Amino acid sequence: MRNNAAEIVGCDCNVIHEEVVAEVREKMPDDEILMNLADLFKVFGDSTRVRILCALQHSDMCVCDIAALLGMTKSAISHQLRSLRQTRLVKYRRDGKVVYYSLDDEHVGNIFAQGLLHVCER
Amino acid sequence: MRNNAAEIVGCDCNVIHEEVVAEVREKMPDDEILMNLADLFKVFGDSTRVRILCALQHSDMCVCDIAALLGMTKSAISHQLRSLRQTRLVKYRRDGKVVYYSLDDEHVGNIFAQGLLHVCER
DNA sequence: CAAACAGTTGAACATATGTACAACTGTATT
DNA sequence: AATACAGTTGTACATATGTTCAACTGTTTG
Repeated sequence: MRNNAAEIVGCDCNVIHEEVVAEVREKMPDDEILMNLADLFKVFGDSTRVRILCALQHSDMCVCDIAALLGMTKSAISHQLRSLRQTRLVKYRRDGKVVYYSLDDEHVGNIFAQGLLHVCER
Repeated sequence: MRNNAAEIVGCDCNVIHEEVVAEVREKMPDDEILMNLADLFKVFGDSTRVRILCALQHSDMCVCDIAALLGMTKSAISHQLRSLRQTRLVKYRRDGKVVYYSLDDEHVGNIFAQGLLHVCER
């Protein structure tokens, strides 16, 4: 009765506090939501993308301008903008040859703000 | 005068809107801060760590319990807890053989909340 | 229409990252 | 002291990820 490790796939130990585990399991959001959440934060987890998002908070910019600002190639920036587009964090508008990018989410600033609270403490 | 690409290291294009770039450059936080910010979000950018943080929001838990909850080995969990410790997102307390982990940052919930607002829309 | 240029895309490459495995530490129990 | 078990850590390996390079699209301009 003590050893119920075998009942839990992939776990190599006994459950010490069965009630806690059961209780927390109930309260956990669906795995799909948590996956989406992780995927969102993954996009924020790269300094190039963070700098792009940060720049776009101050002004809409075209790819060349972002590349110049960050000292990187258009290609590298374009690849990263693709991630940001796919996560719906930025939107774009074409004007002749130039494509202007801008933020597409009012939460970006808030997510940054919360992160900064952690980073700038201590 | 038009082609100032050479002046900007690593950039393979002309700057189309010099004023915008200069203005945004002024407003950008230090690179070190943006690096730290990206490193913080990198920690949130993995579903295992997200699930651990989410679980700890509901209750302090020991390593075995977390492993059982997530259906993973103690080793895998321990490795991830190391990241969370290093980023000061969790703290731990030893009680005999058992090590209890808990959240070490009041912002974790807020960061999650902002992320969920984005994920759950649309 | 041809040249120029903003931007995108796919392939290749180097690096980063998550998990499994095995060996280990530390504490409690007998 | 020996055993048991919670937890940690280093290594190895497979996979994911970011940037470069080259080729491409689309639009403007001469």
